[in-house]
Amino acid sequence: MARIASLAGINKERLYNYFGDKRRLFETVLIEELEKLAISLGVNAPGLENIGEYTGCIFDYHAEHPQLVRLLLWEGLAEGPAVNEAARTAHYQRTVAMFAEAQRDGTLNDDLDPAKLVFLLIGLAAWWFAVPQLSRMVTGSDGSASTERSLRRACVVSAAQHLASRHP
Amino acid sequence: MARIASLAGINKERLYNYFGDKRRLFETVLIEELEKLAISLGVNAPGLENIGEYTGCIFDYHAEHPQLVRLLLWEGLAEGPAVNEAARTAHYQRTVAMFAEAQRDGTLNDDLDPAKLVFLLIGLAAWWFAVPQLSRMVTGSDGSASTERSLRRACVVSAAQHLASRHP
DNA sequence: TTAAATTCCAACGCTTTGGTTGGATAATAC
DNA sequence: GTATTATCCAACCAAAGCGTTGGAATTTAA
Repeated sequence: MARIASLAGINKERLYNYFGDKRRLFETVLIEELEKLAISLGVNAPGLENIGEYTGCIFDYHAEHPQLVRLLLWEGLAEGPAVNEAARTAHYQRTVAMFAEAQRDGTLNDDLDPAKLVFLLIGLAAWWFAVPQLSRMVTGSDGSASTERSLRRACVVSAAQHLASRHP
Repeated sequence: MARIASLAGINKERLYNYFGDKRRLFETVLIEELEKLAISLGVNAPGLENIGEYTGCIFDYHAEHPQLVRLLLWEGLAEGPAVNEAARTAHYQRTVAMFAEAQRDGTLNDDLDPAKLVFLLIGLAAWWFAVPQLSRMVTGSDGSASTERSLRRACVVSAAQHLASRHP
């Protein structure tokens, strides 16, 4: 908390006045970051008929905001309950419903259960940032170079298409 | 450290005698767990001509030993250098070479760069255990029921085939 | 049986961390 | 002007964590 306050250019007492305690600060930030991701997708992502680029947009968001994945991993490693679980579950269920609809009308292939497809696509986009040390060991590059980053993005786009595009 | 010693049924001082300090304990355990995964794959996993089942075996290992993913995530979240990076890099490079060979001889499709394919398949198998809270919110199940677990496995197997199987 | 290890236990020192408090200082409102 | 509010600063507290130490007890070796 002292370090956060210092980086924020305020002092510790302010943090506690604004957010109450560490847990609530974490919750506030995580919820806000998740909302920003959703907004960014609403603005930038195409429809599900272009599932590759849709997933590429998730990748882009994580590339520019690597904090979010760190927050999610931390939440998963911690013992306690998840932050705001009911609302987040509802949000994901709406996404799953969208995917199910797209499978029904033939926009996406229906090889995979829609919920599991959503989960896998999120993973596809986020995995690079979840284990950067592993990505470095496997690919031999740390992913900061812009060429490597766009290669990784292309690979995510292509993989998403393999998983979900119609293949008649 | 006190909790670890207690769970191990010994006392703290033993831990320090055996492993030196916390960092070296972490390194020792991570290296050992990675070796166990490699051994398990050597015993159980089929060749790359059955890439789905190969990835399914990675999934199985993680399902039975969820500690390993937690160690990897922790390593990634921490600031310091990765554990034993040179040896691990060499190991992954050998795996990548195997995949490249399988792409060359037509066992696997060559749509994706082999290193990136290896990385994605690892993610495919590990992602379910990396963010259990997310998997719960998206799928509505916590994955402990054996039916849900085998559905997830089947989904990983199928996805791996989509990504890497030959599709003439 | 005696000597040398190994292990256990409890306490200790030191640092980090989450969180609070008391009062000085600045900004804002009336 | 004064009164109120917000901010800063520094110190403080209590708990937890890493690592050590000084024996006591137990096992092993000679």
